[in-house]
Amino acid sequence: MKNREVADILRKTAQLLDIKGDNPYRIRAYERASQTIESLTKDVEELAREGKLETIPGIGADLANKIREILKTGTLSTFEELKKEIPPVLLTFLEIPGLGPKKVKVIYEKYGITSIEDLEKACLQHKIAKLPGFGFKTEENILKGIRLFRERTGRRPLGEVLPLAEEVVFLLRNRAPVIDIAIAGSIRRQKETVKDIDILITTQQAETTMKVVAELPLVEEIIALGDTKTSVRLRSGIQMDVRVVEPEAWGAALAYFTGSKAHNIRIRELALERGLKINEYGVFRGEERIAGRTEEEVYAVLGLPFIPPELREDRGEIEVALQGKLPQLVNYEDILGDGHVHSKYSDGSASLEEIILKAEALGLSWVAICDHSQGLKIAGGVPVEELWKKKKRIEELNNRSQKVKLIMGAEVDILSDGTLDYPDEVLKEIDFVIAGIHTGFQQDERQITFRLVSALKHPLVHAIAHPTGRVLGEREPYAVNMEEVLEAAKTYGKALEINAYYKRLDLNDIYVKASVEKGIPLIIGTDAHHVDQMDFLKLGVGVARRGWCEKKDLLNTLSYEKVIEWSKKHKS
DNA sequence: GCCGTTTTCGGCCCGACTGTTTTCAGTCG
Repeated sequence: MKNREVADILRKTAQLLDIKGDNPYRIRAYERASQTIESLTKDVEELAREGKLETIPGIGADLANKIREILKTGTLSTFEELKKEIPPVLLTFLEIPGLGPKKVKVIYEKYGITSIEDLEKACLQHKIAKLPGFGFKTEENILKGIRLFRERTGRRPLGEVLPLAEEVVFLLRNRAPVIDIAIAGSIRRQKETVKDIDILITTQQAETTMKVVAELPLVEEIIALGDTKTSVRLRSGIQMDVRVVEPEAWGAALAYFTGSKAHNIRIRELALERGLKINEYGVFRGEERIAGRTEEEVYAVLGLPFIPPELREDRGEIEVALQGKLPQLVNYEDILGDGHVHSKYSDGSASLEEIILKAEALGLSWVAICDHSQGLKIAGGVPVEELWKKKKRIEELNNRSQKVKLIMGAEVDILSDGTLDYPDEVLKEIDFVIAGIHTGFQQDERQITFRLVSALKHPLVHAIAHPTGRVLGEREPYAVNMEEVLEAAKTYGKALEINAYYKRLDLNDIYVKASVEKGIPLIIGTDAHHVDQMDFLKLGVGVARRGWCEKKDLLNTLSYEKVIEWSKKHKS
């Protein structure tokens, strides 16, 4: 959790410098450092102890000192000084759509406004329109931005937005004269949460296409309407940007609009070093376009292999690609099983038969049925007698079913003292024991970590479910030292779950990457409580790919027989 | 503030759209 805190202070420092009007490149240095620290798979504190801070790209002597200061004192004197000059509440102004650092600065300096309420009042009194560079239109936009800011729920889970984006693509394919159309942006990168929907189109009739976009039934409001770019807000509140380019620029534009911004910046710097220029229309040597039709082409002229969208975060993928050592990411087609599904035996809605049918439809060959353990009454925890019935039923079905086998599993609660919710003689009879924390979220870091490590140490446990306990937009992760948890998983040869339920995605991409680096086995489980939720498997694969997972890193890519073999080996 | 098979100083990604402007700054992605 330390990395996040350091990154936070660096980011806020950058934003304050931005409002102050400092050197833009200095600001960028802070921003980049913040992003880099946030996506480190190692503890920044450990790197500091080892004296390796300066080896992190984008961190020189000065920033290394500042990071050491943050680690030592919990804050940064540069940051504290800035806060005296510029009230930190102005940082929230930056979150109002339409307001950037320059306008915020003017508003603060001319009127001393330091709260959203005062800003709203000033707009209503038409004081803002009088400021230089402002006007009535700006004033209206700020008021609208304040309304949006207030009702905004922040970033949304990918699993919520993806179906919307797919519907838009479907509608435009049918209603507009499009040649190519694709979802770009953070959705294409499979980021766990997204801020907006980016759609890229090639067409011979840009104007008509833009008109169709603006008139889609899902559209609530048109934010900007141009020849090649249209921004709208959908009824669900999310913003959607649609761009049109000519077919010759498809690859360049797709790369550009897929991002991430940090990845794009690095790619363009690389192009400059080679005397080339990249924009969304292609790769240029002088006036001549030398690539752009496909993404492969764009990367190739820079001497790079195709970099999968999920890796494009400037987390080392470019350096690795230059060395020709990109990971062979796991594909959805490699997935043979779902590691975590609930049935009617606990709080799931599906029978074992229905789960088999769904698995077959998904092309899976096994499913681990992991119902809650006895103590978790609220979630229909399975008492021991029921468990034996379930085991018998699974055996019967396995004898009958050829294509899909069920694995007798259980999601066993890790109790407050670190012991498990079934006795050992029961656990012995379960082929896949995935242990998880479902109560006592408020305990301190020492106790939560102790509980997880105890479970990993237990000889009858195979894996840890949703290891950090976070629920996107609802619940922060519990206080846990993940370094220790990862070390324990490695030591005892246990697996960690990538819980694919759309609001969990836990482990996240960064911890997945850390696990892969340590050689810890991972298992994707949808945590489905309804057969439809088994579709979330795709989201799990997205997280795995973002965490640099290869086929060998995931237990889901093993055949039923091999999983059972692994399970037996790890129960000793 | 970072960084260097052109550089230890002088560079640092690129363009669309809007609004307030008579030529461009600010915001956004």
